[in-house]
Amino acid sequence: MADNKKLTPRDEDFSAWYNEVVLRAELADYSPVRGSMVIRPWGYGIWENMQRGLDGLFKDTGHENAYFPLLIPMSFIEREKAHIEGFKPELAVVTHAGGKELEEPLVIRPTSETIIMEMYAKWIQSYRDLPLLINQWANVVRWEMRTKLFLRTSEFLWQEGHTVHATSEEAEEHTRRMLGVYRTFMEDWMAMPPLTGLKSESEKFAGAVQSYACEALMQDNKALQVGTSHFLGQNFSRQFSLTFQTEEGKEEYGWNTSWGVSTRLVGALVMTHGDDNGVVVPPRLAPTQVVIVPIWRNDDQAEAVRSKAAALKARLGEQGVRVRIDERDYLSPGNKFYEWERKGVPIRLELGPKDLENEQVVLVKRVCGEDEDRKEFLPEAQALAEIPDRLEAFQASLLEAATARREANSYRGVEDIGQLKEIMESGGGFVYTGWSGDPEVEERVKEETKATLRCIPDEEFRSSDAPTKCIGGGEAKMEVVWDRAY
RNA sequence: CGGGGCGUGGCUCAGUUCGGUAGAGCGCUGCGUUCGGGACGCAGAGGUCCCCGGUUCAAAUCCGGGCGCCCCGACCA
Repeated sequence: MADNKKLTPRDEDFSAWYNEVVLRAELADYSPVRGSMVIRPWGYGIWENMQRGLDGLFKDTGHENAYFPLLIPMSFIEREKAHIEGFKPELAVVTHAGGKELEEPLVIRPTSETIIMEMYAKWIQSYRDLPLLINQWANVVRWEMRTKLFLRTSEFLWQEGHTVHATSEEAEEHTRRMLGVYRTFMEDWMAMPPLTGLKSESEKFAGAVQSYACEALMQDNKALQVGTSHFLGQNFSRQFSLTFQTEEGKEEYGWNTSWGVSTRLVGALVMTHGDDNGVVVPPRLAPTQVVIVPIWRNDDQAEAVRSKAAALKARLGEQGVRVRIDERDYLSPGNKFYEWERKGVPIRLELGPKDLENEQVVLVKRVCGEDEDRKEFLPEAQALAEIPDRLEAFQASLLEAATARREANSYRGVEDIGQLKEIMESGGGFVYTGWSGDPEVEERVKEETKATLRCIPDEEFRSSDAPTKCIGGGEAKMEVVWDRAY
């Protein structure tokens, strides 16, 4: 569909830009039900590629996929106390079915710990059954008060991994391992470098002993939690009598982890790489990596250009490149250029009569460095040979740019709340400070600056000089990172 | 749930102050000419003016009530 208006520039209204770009790049659309959305083919194609990448990493770390039911007995959710406290306000509940009121209401899963533990308890008897490493791809429902496409909708798609281990140490190690898997995926596939670390007590998952998170810095300098990995201890095992017999013949509760990422990642991708012309999709996730736009003046040329385009597509396909030819004859080439740029296809090949004559193609990159030309005239053979490498380079440059942006908007050595507040009010970013560990300080900072404690960063992110002063006064016990968040 | 904005062809909106034949641009359909950065001509289709009630000879417009959406704040992958 032709769509010839410019997007609202990011620096004018980031939120408006985001909404427009999601709708007009045809990633998603609003559904008739408030707070839920339709994921359109271009957006779903990106999600499918994310699934492919993540699923491979899960399999590589020993997991299998399974599927657990959408409906969960209310009593299950209520069993773990902190868990129900955390989720009660956002539950959607089925009370009627088959024309009758149900004896026990059924919750539409907000997450599946409870139903999964119920089943695991049946399946696990011995330490020989452990570890149990299962993932599921599913939809979940959390009734949200305020929603935003991809970032927070009442229903969303995600994966949730649920594991059981024989020891606390092993489960903790697994929690950390999966956090690392997420980080790898985000960097290698999404070209999005997250900050990783431990959540504070107030920010952790309802029912967890410890939560770890990936926090990504969006272009408006707000933080977005893009993935979580939880060490659940024995909290759920106790409530669901998930026990196993140890090597020594003793009965013990299983040690659990759970971890998830969701279609929120698509929103994160948009806000990480998008520009005023639209979305920018990293090649590894792009449903179409190269779009060929044929150009002609008459039927003879059309025929020649078409067959050349098909040949190029076949040759690139052999090299594993995902190519699409835009053959629509009711749109001008210029119109197609704008559309595919808005959708974020990494490379465009323009192919017209002049190119056939010169055995060349016009290669246009979706984005490029300031010192390069976006548009290049390349001999056909060279283009064919180089495109896989060009895609790799494109992927790498996105990660590099995103990492540079994150670092440029990270502030270390901040010592007091006033300074933090100033940074928040002048645009925000990741702010590193010392913290005593006192929740009262965390609360005060939140009230005064609207920034929340994003995480206690992992070692590789910590400042070379560990802060000595707590942001709320007194001595620092650890370094933490603050930002306003989605 | 508070504050703000808005509901009129598919989209963006004008028209509402001061009641009187429902409009524009874009998009869409057909035909023709076009096609290297958002093409053009001609012809055409398309509307319970968010809903319900009231006032009136007459309501998109006035009055009452409701609903929905978007943006900003309290909760959240």
